[in-house]
Amino acid sequence: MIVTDKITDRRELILDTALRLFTDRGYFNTSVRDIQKEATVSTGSIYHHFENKEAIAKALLAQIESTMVDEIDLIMEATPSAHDRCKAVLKYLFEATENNRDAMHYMLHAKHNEFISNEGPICTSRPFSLMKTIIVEGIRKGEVRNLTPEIVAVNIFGGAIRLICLRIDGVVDKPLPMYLEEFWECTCYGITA
Amino acid sequence: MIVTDKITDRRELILDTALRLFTDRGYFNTSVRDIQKEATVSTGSIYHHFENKEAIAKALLAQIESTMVDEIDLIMEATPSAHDRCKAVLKYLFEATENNRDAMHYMLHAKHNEFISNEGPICTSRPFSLMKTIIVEGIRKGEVRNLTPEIVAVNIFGGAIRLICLRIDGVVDKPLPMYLEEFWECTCYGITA
DNA sequence: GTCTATACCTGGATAGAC
DNA sequence: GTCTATCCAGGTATAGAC
Repeated sequence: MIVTDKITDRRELILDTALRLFTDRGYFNTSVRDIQKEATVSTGSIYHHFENKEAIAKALLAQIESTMVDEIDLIMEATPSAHDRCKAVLKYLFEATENNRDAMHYMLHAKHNEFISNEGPICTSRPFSLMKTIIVEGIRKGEVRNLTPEIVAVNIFGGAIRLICLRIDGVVDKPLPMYLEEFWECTCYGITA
Repeated sequence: MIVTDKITDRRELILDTALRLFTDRGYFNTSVRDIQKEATVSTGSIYHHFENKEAIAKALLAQIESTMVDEIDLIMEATPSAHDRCKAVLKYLFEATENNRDAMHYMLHAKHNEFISNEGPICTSRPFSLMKTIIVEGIRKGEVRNLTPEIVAVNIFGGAIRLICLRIDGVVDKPLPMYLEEFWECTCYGITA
């Protein structure tokens, strides 16, 4: 997501620095001037490419959300069983946390509706509805226990998202993929000894 | 928390309205003027009771954190087994979400370190370390599976916190205590059919 | 302790040259 | 498309009367 091996145009550069600053200090603690200085671009240039500050935030969200959806779609095509799908999604999320920390931070650990108007909470976004779909199908096919899908989903992915947030906040110090097996074991078979 | 059957003094009134506005619109979308108008107090009065806007946020956090710690302490005194303790804590959290939604919102669903300086992420706060303690003791006594405590904790409480956030965001429409049994079942014995 | 008035500054956004 | 200079609103915070 936001591949920046070589920043081609100004637009990319602006998005890239904005993402860095938004995740680092938060949206409201980042002024347009900050972005301007950090990216060594002019104010005019920023406002040429984006209508306003909020539009930058919106563009970032759309970009990241889209790559997440693509990734999960790939997993769903390649994998039929609900269990394998869930585990593969977790694997992807954990790896992305290490490889694209800022993007994951922005996607999972920011309150977009506080700065993007008409934006619902993340859980209503497309990647999340895909995750719920996996669960619903899993229950229908008898692979997953027949409980309220939302509860099951929150048990699997909610816990994972919290773990990702802990990692982003620097509370967990080992790379998340190292915990994948253990986490998955715990989710599938519970915590009871 | 923040018992406001009858608002005695101005200080309480300010805190109470600030909490409402902070959770409703977010800290940065709430100006001191907003608090002043909404509480029908004067700016001078606010700055008499609090050093600055941040101090209001700090006071709120301390107050809510303190009542949560008291509540969990009570549970730990009354309940010996790790399982019962966890379930009781979940019950408390779910009920508090319904009865003190704003307080829970502020505690669990806000990024304090973006507006309170020198404040770590919530997970480093006292209520959360108590939760981890419950798990660690449970593992030691053989009641909980012998896995990394953080992973187990995030599986139980992380999922619960996400569920609380979903409820706060209006995505879950039934009161959380209704899901307690199901959630707990799912956590203890896993999601595998 | 509470009020009103106001100072001061930073933030978002625009204008217009190049 | 990019720059510099600038405008203006709204934010936090203070001063000083009552």
